[in-house]
Amino acid sequence: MTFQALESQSTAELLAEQIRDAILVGKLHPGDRLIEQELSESFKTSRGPIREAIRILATEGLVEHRKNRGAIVSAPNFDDVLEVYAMRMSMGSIAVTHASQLSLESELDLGKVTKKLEAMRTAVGGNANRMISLDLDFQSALIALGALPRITEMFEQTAVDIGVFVRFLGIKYDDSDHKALISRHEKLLKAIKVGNASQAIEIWNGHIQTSVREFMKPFSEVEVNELFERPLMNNLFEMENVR
Amino acid sequence: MTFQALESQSTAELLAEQIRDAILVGKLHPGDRLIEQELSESFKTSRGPIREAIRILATEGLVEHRKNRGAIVSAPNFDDVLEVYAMRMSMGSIAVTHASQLSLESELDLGKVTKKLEAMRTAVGGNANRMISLDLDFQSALIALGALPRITEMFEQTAVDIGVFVRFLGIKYDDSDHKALISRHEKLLKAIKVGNASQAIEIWNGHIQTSVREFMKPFSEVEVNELFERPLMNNLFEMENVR
DNA sequence: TACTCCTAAATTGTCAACAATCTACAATTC
DNA sequence: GAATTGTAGATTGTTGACAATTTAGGAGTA
Repeated sequence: MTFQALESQSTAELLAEQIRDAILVGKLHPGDRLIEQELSESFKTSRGPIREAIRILATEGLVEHRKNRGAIVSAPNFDDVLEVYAMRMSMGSIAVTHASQLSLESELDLGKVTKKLEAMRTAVGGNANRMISLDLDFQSALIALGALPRITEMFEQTAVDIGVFVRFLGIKYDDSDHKALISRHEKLLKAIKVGNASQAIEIWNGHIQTSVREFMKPFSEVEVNELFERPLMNNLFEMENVR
Repeated sequence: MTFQALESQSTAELLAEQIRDAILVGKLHPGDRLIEQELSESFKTSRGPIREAIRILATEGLVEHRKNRGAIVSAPNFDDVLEVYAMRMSMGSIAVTHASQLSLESELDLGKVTKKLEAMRTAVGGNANRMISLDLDFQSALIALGALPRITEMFEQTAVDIGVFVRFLGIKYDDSDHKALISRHEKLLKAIKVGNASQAIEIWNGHIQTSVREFMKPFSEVEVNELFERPLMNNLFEMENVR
């Protein structure tokens, strides 16, 4: 019998998690200052671990750190959204391709992915934000199948970004079709399993495009038209013809 | 008249730079331990800034940090090389496309890029490793034209990775054709300036492929064949047909 | 009023001491 | 001898105090 080594998190990571949640839940707003002394008092720890936690959040882009002037919660904008989706589309293509090719040689570890998908199934009809979060979890697990550490890491990273967008840009994904979403995911997983890379890419890109469309729903026609003016937006939707 | 605020680096950043150089220059080898006490003594500072520096290097992937057990210099492998080049090809395509499209609307800030290219011209015929370094500088500046902060950041990141590969995987780029390299860069810049995105992408992808071929030169035929077995390698060279 | 200079308060940066944890190796057991 | 346990030393994690820097606001000046 072997046990999983249960790598407890460091204090700094724990703190970073709490502060991250505070930002994503809206307790902390863009522009708010993170004052080490204050935080160390409310978390009942010294400033050292707090400093480290702030550095972690800074590398995640969640806060901005200015030398001798402390950190503030940073504010996302639309360009960030488009950049993040462009990256996810493109990096995701690489990852699902690689996963497809790996699947032909060896059995992939699909356990985590199917578990995430199952979680999505049971959440159909429930809270919309929860579904976004589960969807991001699924995508991270899926991309991890590609066994490309940097790209996998980038997905964790941009998932946090999307959390920020959802929070601060009023994204809802409210009336999206959860069942269609899940059946797309099922198809994608199957394509990877049988090693059909080009189909996997097609479904993946389609998923990103649907996500972008969903994210635009809460905005007025004027705002959406403005968004479509941006070069990156064209690229996101032209790419469906690629490969 | 306004001046650029010259954000002096923090002690930790300065230390990170020194340690990073020590790794890239070969004073520190993969597997070597970074002991806070030792480092703080040789740099004549306290352990606080050293700790921060190590965290910085850890997020760069240059060292691996294990809780309560300190950091060790991490070792790169061939899969890392292929992943990094795949990312640079793909993200670079997005960036040069975006730069091309921007160039149609506004004047791009080409100053930095042309300066880097000039530096490469004067270095023709000189030290090969210096040319690699200048080339990476040029590429970073070029990608920065895309004005996509996350992708730009990723390029800085992977440039460090390539430095590690050069150091520890014996890459030389010795007999590469520096003049051809530069003329390719000139064509790429011009394509961006006139807004010819598809040509820019083509040249960019070709450049990455040439880089990968160069990087394989020092290796035996057996090793190269083995490399070509890997899925990612196929993707890197299939991609030239994309778009 | 608009501008500069100055000072105090707030805040981050640095440090050295102490606590917690891990590692290596000797002692012990079977 | 091999496996286990125990212990000392090395190393990281945490803390509170002090130093350096920035910020905000008031006094003085034109």
